[in-house]
Amino acid sequence: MFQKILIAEDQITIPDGLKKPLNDLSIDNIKTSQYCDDALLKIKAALRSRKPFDLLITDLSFKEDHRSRDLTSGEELIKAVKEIQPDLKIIVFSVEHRVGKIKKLLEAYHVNGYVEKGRNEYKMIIEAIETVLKGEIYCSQNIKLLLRNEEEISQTDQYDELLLQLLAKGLKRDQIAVHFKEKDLPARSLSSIEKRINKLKILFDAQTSEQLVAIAIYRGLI
Amino acid sequence: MFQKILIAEDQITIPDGLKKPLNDLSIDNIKTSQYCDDALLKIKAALRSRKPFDLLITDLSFKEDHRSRDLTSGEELIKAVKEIQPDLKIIVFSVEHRVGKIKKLLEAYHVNGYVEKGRNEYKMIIEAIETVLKGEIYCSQNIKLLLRNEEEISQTDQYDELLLQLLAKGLKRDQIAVHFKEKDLPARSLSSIEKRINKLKILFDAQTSEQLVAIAIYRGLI
DNA sequence: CAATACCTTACGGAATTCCGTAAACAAGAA
DNA sequence: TTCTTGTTTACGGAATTCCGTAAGGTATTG
Repeated sequence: MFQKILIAEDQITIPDGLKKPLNDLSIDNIKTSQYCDDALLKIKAALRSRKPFDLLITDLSFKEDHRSRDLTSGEELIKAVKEIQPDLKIIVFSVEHRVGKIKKLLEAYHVNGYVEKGRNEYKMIIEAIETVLKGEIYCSQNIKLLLRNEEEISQTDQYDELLLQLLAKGLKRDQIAVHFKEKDLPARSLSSIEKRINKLKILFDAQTSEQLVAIAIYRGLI
Repeated sequence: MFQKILIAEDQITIPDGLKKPLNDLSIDNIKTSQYCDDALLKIKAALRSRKPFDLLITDLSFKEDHRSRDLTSGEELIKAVKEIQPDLKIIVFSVEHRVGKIKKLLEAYHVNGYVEKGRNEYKMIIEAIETVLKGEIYCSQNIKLLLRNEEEISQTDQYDELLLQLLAKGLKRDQIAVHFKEKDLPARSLSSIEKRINKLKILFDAQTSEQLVAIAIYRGLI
């Protein structure tokens, strides 16, 4: 079983409620942190003193504060952690349900588990810990389903993502073309930009470009 | 002090963590519910048996489930509760930070307090309960600030909201005009619709209608 | 009643977006 | 090389959006 775990979570009720079920798994060395920066510091310190954490459970969103921070989200924390301790197992525990975001966590950051906050969170956290312990990836059933559905649709690459972001930022088609030229990206002509937007509209079944942007936001693509 | 309170919250860790501070306020009769429907039933039952709740603490978002439900969100729960027991004090406890949504809760549904989940949630819940007990409205400091900033901008009425919703749903300008005609709403001509959209773009400093929709979503207006 | 202000609508031209077609180009296969 | 295949770009006309101006309507005020 995991020996030393860190819970990064700004909602104080969460680690409070989590302690009992974790103790039941005979995990006793539980540290908590309400700030991303602080969590990273604790991980660094543990590493230096040769008593590293072997599991990190982290939320994604942390409320802002008077304190100045370097890291502002769980995503940044995960990225930073992977750089200093790549073998640390990470389970994300969040209300995030937008498939695009979760997909990114699993594929780009290689987190070991994703548990959605809600009804069965105790049970799912336990399952997740046991699964990750076996070296497997944990993902709650409904997320798995969503991810499978997403597969078909989401061939949207990083260029499409950028395009959608620029649309949402208020750039006109020709301005997007200029932007693509400046960044030396492929398919940079006005005509190609138009075609791409059109393809995305078909892909996401959007009638107008306004709806396309709305869908992209709701799906967590941008 | 409040005698009998109900916590509606699908994250099981929350009421677990909340019980201790509530007991410190000598609130002992605490019921919990993981479903909106169930919460409403409990409130109805308590009312019938002449032992009504005098405080409801509720989240806004509830995860979906296999169970079929009538009520699916805290907002609907609040609306339903206000109909059967208008004097029940309500404190909303949520991660929602989009001012538009919070504004609506306070102004349209007259909830008695809003506490944002996060760092100081224990303290803020306590403060909220004490404030509401005095018959006042509680709202955390940062939300108050946000609301004040919002005041200047948000003269957007329900028609503007509908218009933005229709834009996000993929209707073209002339289709929106038709829709407004069908619903017998004022300023229903294509020209008026265009003018309204233009005014909204100026109001929200959007360069394109795509950006306008994005801003509306991010602000929680739609 | 007239005068004014305000809201709504109509209209028209410019700008932009939409959408199909075709040319130009690049990469791989025969 | 030549042929195919697929991608990128150019182009042009239709549709839509954008934006200013003016006309019509309604309510308010003096």
